[in-house]
Amino acid sequence: MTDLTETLTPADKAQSAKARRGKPRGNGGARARTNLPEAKLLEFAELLFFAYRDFTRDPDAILKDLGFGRAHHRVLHFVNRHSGLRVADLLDILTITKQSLSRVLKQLIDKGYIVQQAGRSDRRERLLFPTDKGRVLAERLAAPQSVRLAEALKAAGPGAEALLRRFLEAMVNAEERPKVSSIMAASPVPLKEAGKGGGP
Amino acid sequence: MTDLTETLTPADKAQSAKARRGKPRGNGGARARTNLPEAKLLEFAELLFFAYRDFTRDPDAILKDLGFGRAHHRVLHFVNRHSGLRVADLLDILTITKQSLSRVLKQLIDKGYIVQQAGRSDRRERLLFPTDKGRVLAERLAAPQSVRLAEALKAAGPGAEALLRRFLEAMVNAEERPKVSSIMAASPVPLKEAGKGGGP
DNA sequence: GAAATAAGTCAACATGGCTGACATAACCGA
DNA sequence: TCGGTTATGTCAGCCATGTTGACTTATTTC
Repeated sequence: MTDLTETLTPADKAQSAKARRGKPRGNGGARARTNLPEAKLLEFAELLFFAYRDFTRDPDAILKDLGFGRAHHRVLHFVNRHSGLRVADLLDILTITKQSLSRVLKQLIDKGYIVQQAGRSDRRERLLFPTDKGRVLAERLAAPQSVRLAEALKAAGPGAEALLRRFLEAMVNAEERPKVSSIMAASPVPLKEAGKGGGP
Repeated sequence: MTDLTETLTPADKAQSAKARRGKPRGNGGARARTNLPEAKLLEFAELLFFAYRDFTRDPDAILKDLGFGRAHHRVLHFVNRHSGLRVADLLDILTITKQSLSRVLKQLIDKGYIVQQAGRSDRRERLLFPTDKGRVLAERLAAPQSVRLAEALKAAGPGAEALLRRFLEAMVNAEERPKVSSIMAASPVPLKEAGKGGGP
């Protein structure tokens, strides 16, 4: 290891040694007009990080054994839950490029987890459906997450469902909310109408 | 584009065309002993995905201009909020390898956002502190997330804070909870005692 | 029939994970 | 004091998954 003292200029040392105690340091004027102090909000940010970190752990472990990654999970999840959606819908949901999607989607198709079908009304569209094999995997990946969610909702106490739903919906970008609502509301049937008409 | 019909075997077609309607298809015995149906739990999983997707958007955009990524944000956030933590603490929090951390940490140090300091009691340790520049950036990245959280908590309604805290804490792996608690409880001072003594 | 749209593809590149092997400095117990 | 353990750093290479840009094909739409 290199001599540590060489990496620290006196100025740096002084800077880091001092000042890191006092200073409630204002929130840059960016705090919403609520009474929640910045520190408390940052705690929620941290908790959200930890929660999401562990939320993805169980499925990640399963996926690893199959040579898949989290990207495959996301695709398979949405195809399974909203079967018949179009490639464009998926791109919109995941907010990635089609080149990025195509890699994982192709693998899922090649290995028999997803099939495509030309749209009836518009035959340029490729509607995506899970195979039985795909459904089985999707459910296997979802199972530990469902358990975790169920237990956390229970731990949160009465009213957790409705409140959490409002919270999570409000966390989504305002412009995206109608889209998200229409996705979530969609029965397991092509999202086409919702996807096309739902936009601003 | 290749002829789509070639990619669909008759068996696949039949498989995907049928069966995707009925079948409430049991949850593989994995549902927790609650009354929440699987479908509702999966909606929360989706909402969590959308919420987290957008939660990271604003800082990601800022980071991009600086040539940094989300990994840098995570490191800077925890160093800023828990200044004086050790490299080992950071590895534990982020659940990544030290080789992976070292890349982003080195960049943050080189560009003057973070400084290191040898531990007083144990001089092998490298305690991490934000510089003033680092604090400024950390706050700039945190600001939009704080706004988002504050608004979402408000939208969730009364009692949101306590309930959400319980929910998020329960989402964390049980074995990790003491560690997370001690991290969150720690004042902006080395986590050493908490990190060492907090384990099982 | 021409333009627009949905999807796919090729190529190259960046980020941030990973493994394995090894080096250095400091601590600690016998 | 010496030898083992620990904390950190580093080299080298691999992999997953994101990006941009350019181009093709099939189909719809005007």
